[in-house]
Amino acid sequence: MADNTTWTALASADPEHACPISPVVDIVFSRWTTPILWTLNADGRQRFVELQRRITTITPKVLTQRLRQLERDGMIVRTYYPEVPPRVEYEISELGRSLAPLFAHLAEWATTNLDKVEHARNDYDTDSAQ
Amino acid sequence: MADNTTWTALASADPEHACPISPVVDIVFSRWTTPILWTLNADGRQRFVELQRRITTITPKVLTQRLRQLERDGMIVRTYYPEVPPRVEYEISELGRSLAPLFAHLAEWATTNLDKVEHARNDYDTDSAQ
DNA sequence: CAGTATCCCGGGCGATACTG
DNA sequence: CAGTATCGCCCGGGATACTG
Repeated sequence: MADNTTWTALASADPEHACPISPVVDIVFSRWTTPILWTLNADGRQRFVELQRRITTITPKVLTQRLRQLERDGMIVRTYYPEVPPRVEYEISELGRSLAPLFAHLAEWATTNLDKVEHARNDYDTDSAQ
Repeated sequence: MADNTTWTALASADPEHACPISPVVDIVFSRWTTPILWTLNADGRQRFVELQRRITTITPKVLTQRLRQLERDGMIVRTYYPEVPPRVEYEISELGRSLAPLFAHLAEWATTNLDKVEHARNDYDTDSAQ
């Protein structure tokens, strides 16, 4: 971490993954993380229930788990207000916001290539079916 | 897909995910796919065993599963040579190669921010420990 | 070589119920 | 409101052994 070796060198130094982006993938693209980060970035600071309402299919337990993980990784900031009833607000951190261009890049790739994937799937399925 | 509504509009149109990049994530960042795509892109066309040797911890069963999935999604091309012994070669497709800038972007984010994540984790762990 | 065929297991995730 | 607490299941993934 202290040396400036190239990424290819690091990749070969980690034969287990053979892929320098694997660590990032684990952090950013584990389950439910992209919806959470996306909403917090797009819709701003929100409370627990608001997140639940936007990401409709997530259960409170799993939402808590993912929020804790994202907080630990420094991607989001949790603020607790000791009121009655208690209030908690989540907002994206600067580090989390630094992913925005990457997400935009991803969204752009999706617009131009998602239908190609769909097409490839249809081809594959019809070909192997006959 | 035919309209040009903004991404935020599309996001709200899919409340289940509330995240327009979720489909891409499922395709590109499911388990083992980034090492496979990375190697095929960086080291070129390869045979089954070569992939196995580079991605040391993957089992043949799972490697087959992921290769089939990537082939179906049009990300890689499988070529079978009916020789004795049989030979199969995998190479990245044009669609798969279109991810290269994205992966580079990801690698760049990693170089500048991975240590911040590490730092945040240390802070979180020490703070919640005391 | 390039895969299948089984068996099996852990844990991530979901569903439900409950608390300060 | 903002979560915990429990239970249980499914299935993706690993280990191992075998085939054309």
